[in-house]
Amino acid sequence: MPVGIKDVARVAGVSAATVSRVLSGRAVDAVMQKRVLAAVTETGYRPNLAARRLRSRHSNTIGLVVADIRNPFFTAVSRTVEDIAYERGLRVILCNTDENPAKESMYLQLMQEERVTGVILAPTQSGVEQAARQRFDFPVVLIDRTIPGAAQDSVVLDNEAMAALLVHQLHAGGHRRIAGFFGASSTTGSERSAGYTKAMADLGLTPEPVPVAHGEGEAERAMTTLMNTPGHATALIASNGVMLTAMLRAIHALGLSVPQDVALAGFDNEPWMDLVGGGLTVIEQPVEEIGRAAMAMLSERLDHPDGPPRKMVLGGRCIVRGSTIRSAARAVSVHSGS
Amino acid sequence: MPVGIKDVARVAGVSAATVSRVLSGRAVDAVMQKRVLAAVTETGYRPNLAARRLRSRHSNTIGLVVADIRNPFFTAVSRTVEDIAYERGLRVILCNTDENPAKESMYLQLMQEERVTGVILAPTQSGVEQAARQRFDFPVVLIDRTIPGAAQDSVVLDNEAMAALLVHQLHAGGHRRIAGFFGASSTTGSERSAGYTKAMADLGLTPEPVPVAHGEGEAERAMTTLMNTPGHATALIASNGVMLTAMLRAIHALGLSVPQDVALAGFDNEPWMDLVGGGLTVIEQPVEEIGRAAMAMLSERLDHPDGPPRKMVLGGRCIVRGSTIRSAARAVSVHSGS
DNA sequence: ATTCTTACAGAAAACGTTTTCTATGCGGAG
DNA sequence: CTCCGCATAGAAAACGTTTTCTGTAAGAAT
Repeated sequence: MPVGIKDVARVAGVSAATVSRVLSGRAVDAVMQKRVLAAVTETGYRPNLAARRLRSRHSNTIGLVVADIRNPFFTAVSRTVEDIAYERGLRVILCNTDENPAKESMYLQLMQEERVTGVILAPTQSGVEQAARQRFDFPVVLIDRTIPGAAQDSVVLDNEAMAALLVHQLHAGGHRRIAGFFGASSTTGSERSAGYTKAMADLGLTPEPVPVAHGEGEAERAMTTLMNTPGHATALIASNGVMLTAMLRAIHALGLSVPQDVALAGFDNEPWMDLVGGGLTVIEQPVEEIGRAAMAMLSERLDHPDGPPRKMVLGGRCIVRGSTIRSAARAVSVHSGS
Repeated sequence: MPVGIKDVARVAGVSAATVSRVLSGRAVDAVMQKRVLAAVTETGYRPNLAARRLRSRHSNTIGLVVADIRNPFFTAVSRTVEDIAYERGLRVILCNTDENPAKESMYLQLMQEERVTGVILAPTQSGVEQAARQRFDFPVVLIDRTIPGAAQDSVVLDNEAMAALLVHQLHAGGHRRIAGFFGASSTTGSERSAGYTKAMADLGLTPEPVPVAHGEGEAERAMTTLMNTPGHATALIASNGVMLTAMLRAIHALGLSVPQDVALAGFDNEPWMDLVGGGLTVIEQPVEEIGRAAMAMLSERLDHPDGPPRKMVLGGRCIVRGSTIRSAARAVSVHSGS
């Protein structure tokens, strides 16, 4: 015995339209409002959102499509997005693409079917080309990844600059052979790789970029290969937090340690990263700010659908810790310091 | 110019009903099916899910209500649930309660309005009483937390036994003064506390349970208080992964280290936990299995709404690492040092 | 005082599907 | 050969809201 708006109307002695008006907070006579509200609590009425969406033609739902919610960067951004969304009475549909373009386009079709209000999307490497040119029925804000000339709004990190910062940090720590591991399945990886390469060149050093495919164990494999090469790099840069963790694990698995045997730095900060290897030097992304900005851009785009696409580039914070200090210096400081 | 089922019907030269039948895979003449499918691709038709849900009276949507998606345990379970759900053509609505009963009941009302197919819920301490007795319009499966005699299905860890395992592990490592930090806002915390207390008593030791409120910095605060108490415990147990991380951070902040100054063990395994403090001894929860079981129970409950509530208790894996080993030599050196 | 405007409530249409109902044609049984 | 049943497709109803349309009453302006 589901209770509908007509039941409420009957109990309150008004028309269904009036109940609807009260519930959506439009101007209604005060005494009727009282009666309707009373009838709502009396009947325990809960609106049927499917019906509401069908008739009103807006879903009050946004889509959030990311590579993998288990990546702490996406976890954090998602949480911020969800908080803001629910505050505004919006539902969130979360989807994981696993860097799979087929999944990505499937989910974007789903968004279409849900008639979502808007979508926040972290596109895959191959999906971004398509997405950036495509005209969707809903506004799309790209996060973390975009390409120049994209038709969509975007909010991204200043990847080149941040990668360069890490290079300079390692250089200041006394390192000259610095290898960089970069994800091959996102524009973010490419951009960070480019920033790294340029910074190395500027310092007169030889870049050693290593592209790493997405997938379990890929980073470990690449690491092991590199460390087994005689005369390998003395310092490493990781393209993101997941890769950084994987690389650190590989280093330990090889019986080596940071920073004594090899220096290590990367992107994304996590709560444990100051507890290991003398503390990992990382670029901390403004995750909350990214989520907030994405939601803000989505709102603005809903208000002004026809403005030119906007790109917001945010800076990160470089947290310098012990993992980038050259082993010799580090060993001395340990002996004398603590 | 939105294209509806009627447009498809017109293009295909059939009725809307026939299009609907083709799309839902019911028996239709082969030639008509061809024509409809062609018309669908030609028009680029995408069904309107709101309309479909309204008429068909099922939403193909499940709710997933957890404390905080940033807790890696919930992250992992969520991911599994979402994968299975999307495989079955179900949408997932994710909600974070922050251990706040008000938020929890608000979200459960939302589920009602969405007319969800079912809900997977990790209830708060105060919410579980209400939830366990309440009769929802949809099946509910409790995960991670429940109470005896709950009216809902549930899948939980064998918390008492696992907590006892940690106690025995520390005892075997030579520890006699073992304190336990347990979350005060979930039944899981209470159960693990109970298991800890019983195991301690069985060993003839004095339990020192410390209840910790949910919230930023609570665990650190409790840790600092404890470690500043003269003659404090030599070993610590953490109620969950988030707390374990926080406690480890507090230990480092105090300039102490694991296991030299204090032993540490806890619940939930994370990829970095073998890299710090000689490796943290933890109970690894079968996160994937939990998600899978929750979805399975939900399905079964949909098929048999009136069976008695079922409780599935899963075991965890105790991963013994260096953090629980007592080192007499180090203990002495610490004693003299501080 | 009469008409025009405004404000607000109820009636009815509309949203885009699925489902029920009705009709038609065909095959098999009597 | 006729009738009954069955399968299948179209017509129409239904899902539960919001929105548009219509009517009425009260206040303002002439």
